Amino acid sequence: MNERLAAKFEEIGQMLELLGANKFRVIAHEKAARVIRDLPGDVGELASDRERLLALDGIGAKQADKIAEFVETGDIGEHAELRAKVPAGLLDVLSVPGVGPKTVKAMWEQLGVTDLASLQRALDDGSVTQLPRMGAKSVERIKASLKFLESGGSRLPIGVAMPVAERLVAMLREVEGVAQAEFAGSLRRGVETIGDIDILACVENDEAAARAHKALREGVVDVVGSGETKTSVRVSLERNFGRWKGHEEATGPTVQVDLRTVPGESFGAALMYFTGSKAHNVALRERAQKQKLTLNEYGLFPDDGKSEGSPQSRGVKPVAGKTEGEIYKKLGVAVVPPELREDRGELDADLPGVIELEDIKAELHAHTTESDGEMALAELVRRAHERGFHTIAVTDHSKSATVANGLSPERLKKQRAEIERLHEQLDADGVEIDVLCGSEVDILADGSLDYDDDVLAALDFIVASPHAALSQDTKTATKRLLRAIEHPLVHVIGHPTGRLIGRRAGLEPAMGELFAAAKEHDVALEINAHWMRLDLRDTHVRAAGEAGVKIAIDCDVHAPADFDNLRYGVLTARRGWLPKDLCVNAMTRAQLRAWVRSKRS
DNA sequence: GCCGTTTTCGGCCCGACTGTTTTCAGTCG
Repeated sequence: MNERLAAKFEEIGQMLELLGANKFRVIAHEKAARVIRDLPGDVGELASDRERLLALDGIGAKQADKIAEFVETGDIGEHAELRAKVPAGLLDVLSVPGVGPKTVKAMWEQLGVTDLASLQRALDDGSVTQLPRMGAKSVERIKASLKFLESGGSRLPIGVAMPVAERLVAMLREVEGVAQAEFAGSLRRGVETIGDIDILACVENDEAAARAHKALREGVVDVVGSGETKTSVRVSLERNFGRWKGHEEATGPTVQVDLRTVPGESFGAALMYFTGSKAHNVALRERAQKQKLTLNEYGLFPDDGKSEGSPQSRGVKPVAGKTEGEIYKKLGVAVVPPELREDRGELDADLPGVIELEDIKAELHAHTTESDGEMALAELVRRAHERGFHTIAVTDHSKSATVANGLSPERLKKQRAEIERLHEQLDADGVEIDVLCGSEVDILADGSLDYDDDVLAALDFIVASPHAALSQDTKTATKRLLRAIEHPLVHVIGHPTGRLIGRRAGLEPAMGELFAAAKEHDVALEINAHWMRLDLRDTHVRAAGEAGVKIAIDCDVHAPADFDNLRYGVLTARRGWLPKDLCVNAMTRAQLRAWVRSKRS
């Protein structure tokens, strides 16, 4: 519901813009869309309470009316009225990179462009050049953008982009005269998908900058543009895990990488600026303004009473800029970790100490060769121990998961015996790790579990997950998951919605009801750390945390490298403001044992 | 259309780049 309503608001804003409405009215709708999209719970649960709607930053009387109207009727009258005036395909045209509202409006009014197809025709027959300021280069740029969109110019999962960025950052740090290099943008904020990779390098002088830009240009698929302070290239994703060298033609998917070089005195300001989010930056700048300061990507500047050009061009000395920390400090707010910079109240909140990667001491969702994992039991346990974990839960699939070689109750018994033998061996070797004999039990379509209670009761640990029937309606899905949460033997609900990022929406249960039930029954909800899942998502985690629900961050380990996905789970947890004390994987061994056994008394 | 440590009216972040201009509009982040 949140997503659908947010899209409505976004479209209202875009249509208003194409009709030439006041730009601040447009911005107000964009902001409302973002606020609704970021809403922790379902907007439907909120809509009846007008006071709470109005309390949201950016929602006034008119927007509150529209929200209530949408929740009640499933549509917004204003949206329908605008839709009658603005062709639907124009919004697709607006999404073409490099084509903004002014251009779309002119194309529509003067050339009759109403969708991508008619845009393509206007480009091909040259009629677009009739428009003012539309020359040959602009036409080529738009054509290239259209091609990019056709080739699936969609956002990359964070797990695909991150290794590329880290490889390039490491390479840049080796360049002589480069004091620091960091990736910024949505990647640094830990967003689940990213559009391009922004890298910032702090250089000692112009020569060092030139070396850095040259280093990035060498051995990449395509150089989009290169100047003294900015270079844009496209990097092949397929050589992602191989050697970073060579000029051979790559035909596969690529990602755009932008490198900017900045001097040390403004590195912090630039890093902050390029990390965003844009909304966070705007909020910070408004705050600076109230304190008679100007914040830009060069630093934080005092007001000198002039307004000609930028402060740095007037020779004004910045009061901060070298580091992000000193800028936040001068503005009188707590240093905000990158993952929280979304203008979701982080500047006014008493920020909690959010969880960190090092806090995780247990993996509670792992598969072996008994079902669909790649590692035998002993190897799984050894690798968990090498990671410094005090506990590993062995949770192979249950019997209905036939494609994943789910275990029958008989095989489960055998596995239990094997784990007991392993425990004896570990004791003898002096290896301290708790190996929990568990299962990832299917939550069947009606909410019942895939093993009988006597089978479940014989296990130490139960992760219950939905795997099939992932298109159920909200009511059915809510009932299904509530039934699993209420089951007295269940510890964790694994990947609660079953979504796959960019591929499958998954279930859309009433999250507020799930959180209340999870809290009541002391069941943890999982953040599945695989970058294709990240389920729960960040906004869910925020609401769950506020409701006091326990959260598990699990890698759903199938292969050795899956342990490395933990970082994405932790990034998502941090985006959800998760404090360490709500995360079951961050418990001490004794705390975890106590919680695990509490379900078996 | 929203909002208030000057304000219930009059503001609403800041700068760079690009291509097209002959001083700047449009787009982006």
